[in-house]
Order: sequence, then C-alpha cells, then structure tokens
Amino acid sequence: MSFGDVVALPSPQAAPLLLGWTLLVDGVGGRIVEVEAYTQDDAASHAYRGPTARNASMFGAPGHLYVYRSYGIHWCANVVCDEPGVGAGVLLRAIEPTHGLGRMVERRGVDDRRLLCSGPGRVAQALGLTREHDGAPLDAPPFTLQPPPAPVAVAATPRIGISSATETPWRFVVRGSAWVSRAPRRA
DNA sequence: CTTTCGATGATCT
DNA sequence: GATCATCGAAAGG
Repeated sequence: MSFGDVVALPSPQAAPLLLGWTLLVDGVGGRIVEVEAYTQDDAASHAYRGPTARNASMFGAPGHLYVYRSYGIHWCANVVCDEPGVGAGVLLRAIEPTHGLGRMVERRGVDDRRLLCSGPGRVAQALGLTREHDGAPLDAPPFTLQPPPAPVAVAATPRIGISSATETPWRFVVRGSAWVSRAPRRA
C-alpha cells in the first residue's frame, strides 16, 4: 500500500498503517512507532470547531503536514488524512531514531537516545519541524519516506494529554517498542 | 519510584 | 481570562 493510499483513509484507519514507516527530514529521523488519530467530529481534535487560521492545513490535502505550537513552547506535527477538506490528521508521537543521531542530539540538547524522539514535542524538535513546515507535502524534499519492510504488530490505547474523548482508543503503538513516549496501558 | 508544577504564547471564549 | 494533542525539573515516598 502506497503512502498516498494510506493517508487517503479516515485517520483512525490510516494511523495504525503509518506505524513502521521511516520518515526522514533532510536525512534525519527514523521509524514511526507511536501515533494518534484525530477526526473532524472528535471533541479532542483541533478540527472539531471547523477551519481556523491555525488548523487550515488540516483541511488541506492529505499527505501534507499540520504543524502547530503546543503550550507556547513546543511544535507538534500531524500527517493530514482523509479527503481534502475533511479535517483529519495523525499526530506523530514517537519515532525510533535511526538516521542522523548526531543532528538530533544537537537539536534536542540531550544525549540519551531514549529521550530523543519519544513524545510529539521531542519528535518535532529532533527532526527540526516548525511552522515553516506547516502545509508541506511529505512526498517531496526535504522529506523521504520508506514503507515498513515487514508487517507491524500494533496495539491501540486511549490518547494522551487530552480532556475530551479520553477513552477513545485512537493511540496506536508498535507492540513492544522501547521507543514510545509511555508504555501502553497494561491489560 | 511517582506526582506536582512552572514555562510560555497562540488561540478561543 | 482560560485553556492547551508538552516537557523537564523539582518535590515527595
């Protein structure tokens, strides 16, 4: 399944299929291991109340980025999904660092590989994503994408850091990955 | 180990 | 004026 086919799906379907892809920005990045889906009729989503200046790119073409400022400090990046105009996205929450470790350590200011990309703010900082990348297409430079070499085992859990729809199980992690922002809720 | 809290600014009410 | 798809340091057990 191509990247274009995946991001054309509704975000709760696209999100687990984005796990295992390798995403690089100017050659720096790694394997996507944790994501969350947000939809247009989802009270926890920035798209819930319709298009605004901030979330405009969420209502644009799928396969592009929606990058926003979080808590006035961090940047967080989403992959826009579904059909154009719908307002759906998949938040990139954690990546297993594989390419350009030195560049990521430099940007993050930490040495511990575990802390490089385990969290949405950390992912954006390590990959150098900012407002400049809002609306940018992921199938063109400086981005490169590689599909998973083998099928990925996925676990679904409730999303993190939200105050609405807190039990909707739209956080998806690579089962057993040591690089996620938090261990999945135990059964 | 776990929990609490401050930073910091755009966005929305 | 309140909230916020977070992070990291500090405080508490």
